[in-house]
Amino acid sequence: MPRTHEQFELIRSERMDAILTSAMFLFATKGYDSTTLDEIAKDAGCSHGLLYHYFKDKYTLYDYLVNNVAFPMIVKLIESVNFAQKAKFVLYDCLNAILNALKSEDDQYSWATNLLISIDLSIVEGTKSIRVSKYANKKVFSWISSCIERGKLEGDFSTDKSTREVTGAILCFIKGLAYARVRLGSKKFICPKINIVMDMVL
Amino acid sequence: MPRTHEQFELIRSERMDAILTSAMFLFATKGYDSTTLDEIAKDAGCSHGLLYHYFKDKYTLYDYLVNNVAFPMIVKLIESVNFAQKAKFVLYDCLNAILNALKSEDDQYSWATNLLISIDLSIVEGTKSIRVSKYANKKVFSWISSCIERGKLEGDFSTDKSTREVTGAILCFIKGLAYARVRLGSKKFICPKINIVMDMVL
Amino acid sequence: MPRTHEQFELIRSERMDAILTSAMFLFATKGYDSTTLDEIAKDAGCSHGLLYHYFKDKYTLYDYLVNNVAFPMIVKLIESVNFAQKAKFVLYDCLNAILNALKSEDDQYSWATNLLISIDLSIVEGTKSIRVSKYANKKVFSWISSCIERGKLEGDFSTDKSTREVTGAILCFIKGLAYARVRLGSKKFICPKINIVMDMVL
Amino acid sequence: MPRTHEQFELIRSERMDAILTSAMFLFATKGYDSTTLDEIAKDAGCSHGLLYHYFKDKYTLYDYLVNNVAFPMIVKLIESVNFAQKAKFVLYDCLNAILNALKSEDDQYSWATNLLISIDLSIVEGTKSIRVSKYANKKVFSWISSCIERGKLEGDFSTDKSTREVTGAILCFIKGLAYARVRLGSKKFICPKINIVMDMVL
DNA sequence: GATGAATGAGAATTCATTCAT
DNA sequence: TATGAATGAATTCTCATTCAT
Repeated sequence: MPRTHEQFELIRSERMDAILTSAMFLFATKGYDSTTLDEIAKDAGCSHGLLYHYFKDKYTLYDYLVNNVAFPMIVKLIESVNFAQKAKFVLYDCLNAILNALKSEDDQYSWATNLLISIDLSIVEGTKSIRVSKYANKKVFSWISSCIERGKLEGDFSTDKSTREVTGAILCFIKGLAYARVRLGSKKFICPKINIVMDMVL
Repeated sequence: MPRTHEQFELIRSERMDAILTSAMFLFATKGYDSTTLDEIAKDAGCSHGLLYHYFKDKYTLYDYLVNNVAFPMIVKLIESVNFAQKAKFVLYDCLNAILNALKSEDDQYSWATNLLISIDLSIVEGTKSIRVSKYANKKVFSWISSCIERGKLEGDFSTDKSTREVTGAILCFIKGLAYARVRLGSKKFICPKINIVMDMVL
Repeated sequence: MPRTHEQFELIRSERMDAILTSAMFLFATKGYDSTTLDEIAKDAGCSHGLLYHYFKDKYTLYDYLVNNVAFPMIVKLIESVNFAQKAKFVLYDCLNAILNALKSEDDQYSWATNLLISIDLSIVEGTKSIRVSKYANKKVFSWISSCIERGKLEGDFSTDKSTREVTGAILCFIKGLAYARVRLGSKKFICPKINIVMDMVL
Repeated sequence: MPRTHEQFELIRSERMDAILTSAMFLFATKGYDSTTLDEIAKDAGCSHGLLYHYFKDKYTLYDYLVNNVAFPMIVKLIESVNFAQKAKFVLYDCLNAILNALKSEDDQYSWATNLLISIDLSIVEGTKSIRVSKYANKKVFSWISSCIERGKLEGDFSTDKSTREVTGAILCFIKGLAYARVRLGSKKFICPKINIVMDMVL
């Protein structure tokens, strides 16, 4: 399993690793409110008390996962793409990286994608739950929009459709995929070929 | 003298409507666990006690929404489509109906779509939450798959891509859209043109 | 069924009769706290709202049953006994009346006995429930003690055992019987012969 | 460093004891429905939250009391009796053990007896409350019947009265006694001499 | 008289969090 | 670091009671 060990620079022990893995899985699968610390602790094989040694509270654990695990993990996926090439290749490479990550046996990528997407979606300010605004700058997918725009200028992408529209469509598509991957697991999940997405823009 | 049967019916149906509307909005927006009955009651303008007058418990209310509101609402959308015509027209009409519903100012369609999709996705067997299996037969979107298959035979759809793959892609797309619509509201939501989806298959 | 219609002098309608019958059965069988007004209403075939036409509140209904139904019913049982005869005959006749009432098909006697006994037993002053002290003077069985005392003087009852002891024993016996009768119903209930009790004192 | 296993065990058993003692007293005195968990917690000197640390819910606590405290306690009382001797001595010894337990200053025996009897009597299938059937096999007092039967064969017990009748009478007697003991407390309770009961059968 | 919609106080239950060891 | 006992605020749920018709 190609874990991005570098992201876990702050991990102090295997216990911490286990906690983060369990927490990310559960938060991504069930959502914040539906996940209890006891569940995480049980899944991680430790007592719930220990969670409080590593993290101030439930929310801090969640926050840590978003900022220090999920976000870097997705950023890293795209990092290696050569953004200097033509937009259509950038888009292709980025999507390819994401689809490959979702296709891989390592569930972590789908959890991470899902976690970041949940932030966008799950929450209206309310009694329970988390304020989204905090994560407004965690736009993992902000490159899509600029990429589409450039692709049009370069004459590769259709100008029939507005940039916002196409960007939205691609995002929706990725969101849907990430959920399906989390829900179905790597075995049952059938990842669409990249040209299904590329066809939207070309 | 007690009210007449009709009077009671009227009161019941008005209250039920208010409760169901509030509940669907909140469940769709925040999820099952993150929505409290007090919130629903407050939003519906009644006491939490009244919720228990109409529904046995929180889950029964949720269940009722899924089976008697959301499911019929989506089914109704597609009902008017002429399924006798060629598959590509069926797909077009169905998608059109859904996209139009999401585009419309009436939030109910996005809530319903979202609620049905949530069942598929966000809820996993666990301590809290609801068992998904119960709703396995609520395949609102099962027509997609057969439609794709037929479209291929009719020579209108590309045979490059497997039916499952394309079906999955369309579903992911709709899922993503519904989430975006719920999250952004009718004003900010930009609905992609239908040919973005049709391009996937043609 | 030989109802003691005279006791129900205050009964204003068949509805009231039905309510009292249902309430007495349920209170006697399940106890005050475990019986809900909805249960009583359902059993009596009316709405719970109607209960409030006849009685101020739950407790008032209970109180009415104790004072105006159960107590008179038991008193009436013993009323016909000739208290001028020798104590051993008084005791025999009284016990006989009670045992016969419990043996009869009419459940009302066992309910009444049970209700009165519950007052003695069920309650310690507390959050829920009723204060017993109120019913301290409802000593349906106070004749037992004086009867025993007299029987000793008349030379018919054994003086080996203290009056209090024997009285207590008989009371315990009746209590146990009433519970058994309520629990088992008239079909399964086997009522001990009266001489089993008489043997205690002779 | 966490406490040792033994330390935890000690804490657990002390707390459990306190909770069980309070719960048995309250359940036996006031009944299941009339006893609140806050009362039990307060009486046991802990928070209601702790009750849920030790027991899944209110009913589980009740169930534990019946099966693991009350039942063994009464069984133990009779255990030491020599069942090889003649039936009349067995009956005498058993009744003696029970009466002595009820007479003793230790309230626990009366609570236990009362709790077991409550199961037989006060609780009927219904909306609230507990199903009795579950405890049908907890026949603490089943020895009585066989003992009577044998006593008749041995020529010590009167054959005038049917076994079922006598058994029922003794049971009723014990039931009544247990209630009286719980209600009156050890100071006011006057326990009848054993020969009052023995006279029933000899 | 009669109904059942509606309320809210109170009881049951969950779970994040603290803390002694 | 590690455990699990302990707490109490927040939530779900129950049910006596009120009230318009």
